[in-house]
Amino acid sequence: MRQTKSLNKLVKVFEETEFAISVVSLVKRFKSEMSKTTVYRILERLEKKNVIHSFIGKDGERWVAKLQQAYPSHVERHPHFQCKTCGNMECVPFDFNLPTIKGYEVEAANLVLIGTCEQCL
Amino acid sequence: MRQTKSLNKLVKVFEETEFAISVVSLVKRFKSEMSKTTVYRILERLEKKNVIHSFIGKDGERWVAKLQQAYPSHVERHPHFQCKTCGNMECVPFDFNLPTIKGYEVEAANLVLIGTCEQCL
DNA sequence: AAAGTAATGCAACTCAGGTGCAATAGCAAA
DNA sequence: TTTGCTATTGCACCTGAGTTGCATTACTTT
Repeated sequence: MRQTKSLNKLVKVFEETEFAISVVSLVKRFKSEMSKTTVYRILERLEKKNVIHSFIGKDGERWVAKLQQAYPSHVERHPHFQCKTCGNMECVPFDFNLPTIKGYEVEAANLVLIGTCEQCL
Repeated sequence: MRQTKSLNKLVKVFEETEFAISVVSLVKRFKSEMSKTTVYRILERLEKKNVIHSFIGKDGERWVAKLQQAYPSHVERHPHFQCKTCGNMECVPFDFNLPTIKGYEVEAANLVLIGTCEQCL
């Protein structure tokens, strides 16, 4: 993966926050610095390299966030929590207590919780 | 809510299956019988009247399924399970074991599990 | 410094979903 | 049954996220 200016700008964003970020907001934020095509393609590369992971919000919007190796199950099935008040989307650093369904095999998950966060309560 | 032919056709679909159905597939299925605008608007009405509920799949697509009063928590936060092999999307009739996060208040959820179902294993 | 090729920008496209408006058809009252 | 009200529909058009092809640019390696 080549070390381009656009790549570094995006990587820096993920280094500076624990929150997930909506892809649309990234495109807007860097509108004057790179094309939306570039944003989408860089995110694709970063996800393939396991630098970030992505998931779908409650209205079908895509979100991205850095991968935190601290949590072993971070890759495939940890939930995300979005606060209705402040809009922040957090990775929930808990292993998910999936009801094991007899005979079913769960491989991945897209789990979004909506509510009010600690700060906003 | 007026008893129109289009409405009855869609209601019948939900009466005849326990599975969730993607909105796109409904639009395709009734292409020759009603306009997509009508499909979207009827689904909107049915959801408002609590005849069906909707949620977002792993790729951001909208799905709809009938509400089953049998399960008390059916409305807001039961999970859905999509089989990678047959493509069927099922409502998981279990109460969800959400990790209660101290200080956080969960109001709703969009929970999609992906894997292999009983039939396809 | 040169060359190979990964990455970018741009324009054009796809596809889900929504909107405004005129035409149609349930439904209720007469 | 007929009339009138208005909910519902169809159509054309729009919006916005995401993708693609291709020519150009700029990393990286030798």
